[in-house]
Amino acid sequence: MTPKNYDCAAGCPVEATLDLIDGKWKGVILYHLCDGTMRFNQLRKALAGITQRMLTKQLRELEECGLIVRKVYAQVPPKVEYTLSAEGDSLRPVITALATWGQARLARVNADNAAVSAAAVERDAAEGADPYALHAA
Amino acid sequence: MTPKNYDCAAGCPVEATLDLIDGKWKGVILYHLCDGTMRFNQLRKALAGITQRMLTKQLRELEECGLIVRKVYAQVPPKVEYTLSAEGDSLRPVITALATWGQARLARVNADNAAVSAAAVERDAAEGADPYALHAA
DNA sequence: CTGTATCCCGGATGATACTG
DNA sequence: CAGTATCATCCGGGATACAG
Repeated sequence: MTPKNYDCAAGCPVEATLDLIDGKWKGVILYHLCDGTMRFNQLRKALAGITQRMLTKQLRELEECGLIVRKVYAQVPPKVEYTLSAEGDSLRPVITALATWGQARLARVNADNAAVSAAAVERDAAEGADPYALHAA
Repeated sequence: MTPKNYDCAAGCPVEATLDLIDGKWKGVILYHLCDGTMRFNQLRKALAGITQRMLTKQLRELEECGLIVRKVYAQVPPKVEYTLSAEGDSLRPVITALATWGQARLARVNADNAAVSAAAVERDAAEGADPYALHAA
C-alpha cells in the first residue's frame, strides 16, 4: 500500500496504521467486519455506493496486509467470506476509537452548526481572517 | 474534506473520522501537534519529505475542520503557530490508538517477516493463492 | 455470486519559482 | 519565515461490460 520511504523523525506509527486503512473504504470495511464475518455482496450492501471493482480491490489490499482473511467455498454459486485476521482483530480498539469519536463529531456537527462558527471565530480572534462557512456543503 | 453523500447503512462514524484525517499527512500532523504547539517550519522538518505547498494545504484543511488553530504573530520575520483546538484535542485518544497499534505493527513487521508469511500461509490454506511477500519494501 | 478487464477522469500530490 | 502561484503528473476511484 504505497509504502513511504521518508523517515518521519521519531518514526510515524500513526502513518504506519493510516497507510493500511487508507483508501476510501478500507476503514469502513474493517468497521463492518468487526461485527463478524461477511460475504462479498453483504459488504457491498453495507457500503452502499461502492463498486464491485473497488470493493474487490480494497478487500485484496486488506488481505495482503494480513488484516483480513478471505475464505472461498468451492461451490456454485460461489461463496466468499471475509473475516478479520488475528492482526485485524487487534485493530479493533483503533476502529472503535475512530467510530466513537466520529459519532460524537457527527452529533456535534448535526446538532449545532453554531459550534463550527464558534471555531471560526476563535480563529479570527487570533489572526483576523475572514469568516467563511465550513464545508457546509 | 471531500464530503461523502452516500449513506453507509447504519451510519459511518468511522468514515466521518477518517475523512478528516485523510490525505497523506493529516494524521501525522495531528500526531506531532499532540506534543504541543508547533511552527510551520518546525512541522516541515518533522514531516521530512512534505512540500511547503502540501503542508500549507493540509494545515488549512485541518483548520477548516476545526481540529487545529492557526495563530499568526504580526511580526517580521513571520511566525505562525499551530495548535490542536479543543476539538482536535478530543481526537488525542484516537491518534494515540493509531500510534500505539502502528508501533506494534512496525515492530511485528520489522522483527519478524516470518509472521507475515504465516499470514499468507493461513490465507493459502483457505483458497490456494500464491504466497508473495507483503510490502516488505 | 464473486469477480476481471477496460476505459477514463478529476483531484491529490509533487516540483519549482516567486513574495510580503 | 511562511506562504502563493503555476505547471505537470500520478493514480485512486468510477462506469461499464464480460466471465467462471
